[in-house]
Amino acid sequence: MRRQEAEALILSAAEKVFAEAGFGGATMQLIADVASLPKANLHYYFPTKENLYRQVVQNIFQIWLQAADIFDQADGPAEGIGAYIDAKMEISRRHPEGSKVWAAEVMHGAPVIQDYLETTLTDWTNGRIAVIERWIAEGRMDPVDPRHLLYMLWATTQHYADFGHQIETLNGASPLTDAQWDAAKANVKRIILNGIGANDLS
Amino acid sequence: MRRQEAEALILSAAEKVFAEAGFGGATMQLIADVASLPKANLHYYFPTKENLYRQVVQNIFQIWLQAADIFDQADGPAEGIGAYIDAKMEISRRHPEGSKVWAAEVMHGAPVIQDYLETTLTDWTNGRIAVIERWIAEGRMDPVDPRHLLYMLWATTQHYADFGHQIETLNGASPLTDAQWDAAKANVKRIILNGIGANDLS
DNA sequence: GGCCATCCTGACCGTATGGTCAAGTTCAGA
DNA sequence: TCTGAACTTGACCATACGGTCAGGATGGCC
Repeated sequence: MRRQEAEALILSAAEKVFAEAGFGGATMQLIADVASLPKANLHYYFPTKENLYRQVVQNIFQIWLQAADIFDQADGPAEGIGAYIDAKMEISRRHPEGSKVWAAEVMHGAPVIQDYLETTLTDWTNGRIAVIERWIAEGRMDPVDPRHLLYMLWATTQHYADFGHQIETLNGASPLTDAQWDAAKANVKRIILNGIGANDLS
Repeated sequence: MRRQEAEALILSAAEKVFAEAGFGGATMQLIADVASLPKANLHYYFPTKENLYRQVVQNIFQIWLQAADIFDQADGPAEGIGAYIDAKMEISRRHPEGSKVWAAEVMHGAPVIQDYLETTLTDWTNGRIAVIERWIAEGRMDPVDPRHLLYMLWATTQHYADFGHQIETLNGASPLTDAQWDAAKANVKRIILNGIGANDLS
């Protein structure tokens, strides 16, 4: 197997196991089983458990950041924030494991990616705040606190991944259907866009 | 030491350690150190680590449910949902560890409290949905999907506890001040209540 | 075929962890 | 003061875990 394939296979298995069991609860043996590889083989590609974990988290952060591009390409709050919500909801749907690993990492004080929070995430956040403040100054949305608006966007969209099990249970133990996902997206967009006075009409 | 005091002391230490390290990452030795008790003493009151964890999670669920009472005592959406947001934000502020333990438990598939999700939480949710549907029928708020509205309330309020570390980092590595907490509450209430057409005016 | 770098893996090791236990200590009540 | 139930704890044990390693397999290239 080529190095690239092997690493991708291991990273995928690791993401799943870390999401389900947490860093402490995950074992290299279990990750190896999920990847159908001997445990020693994992240590050939990733020297330590922590190193493997670090790469999983970094991969997630990249996906996370990509969704941000949409924000900038829009020329107004209804379009920009609406598209951002769509993108993040789609990530919650397609990469729930990654979202969970990220959530657990942050919940435990971000021991591994604290530097990302302080640099990349801080810069990204400040950039978006500037955009939102411009929209507010232009009278295209209500004067809400941009920072708390961003927190609300993150919280609401990631909730569908991080608390997916709870939502599924409350949905009669069935995963959300396509229609239900659409309804979720529509409701989130409707309430938030309406809540900040950024309807398509404005 | 009386049984009650000892158990409360251990539960408090356990909540802290489980929140910071997760179930797998927490060790009985560390919990014992935080509680300033010998490890063997923990096993006198709580036979196993899993048993101790279970009780921690159950305690959190109780606090969680208490905040729900406010919902019912209100006679309209602006008052009811507003008070519920206040109550849950206050819980995020006062019991962030508990919120984190709960989040981790659900994220990992609720291995310990699945039965609570299926019984108590399902009943509670259905009850609140009925209330919201009545408000909608009475024209006191927009016809949003009550289920997704509840998810949004949970997500937004609990985010301030679960992702408190991220928020603190983005706040210049400082905990939110009293004024900032008030601003957070006000923003959440404003956007959501406005978003569902439940202003005080209506 | 011969060579070499890369890849693979069963067997092994030191350590840390959850849990046990037997020998104490404390203290309320008779 | 005596008794016994509740509580405390240092020492100990079996297990499971992360990580190592030496020897072997593979495959591209001359």
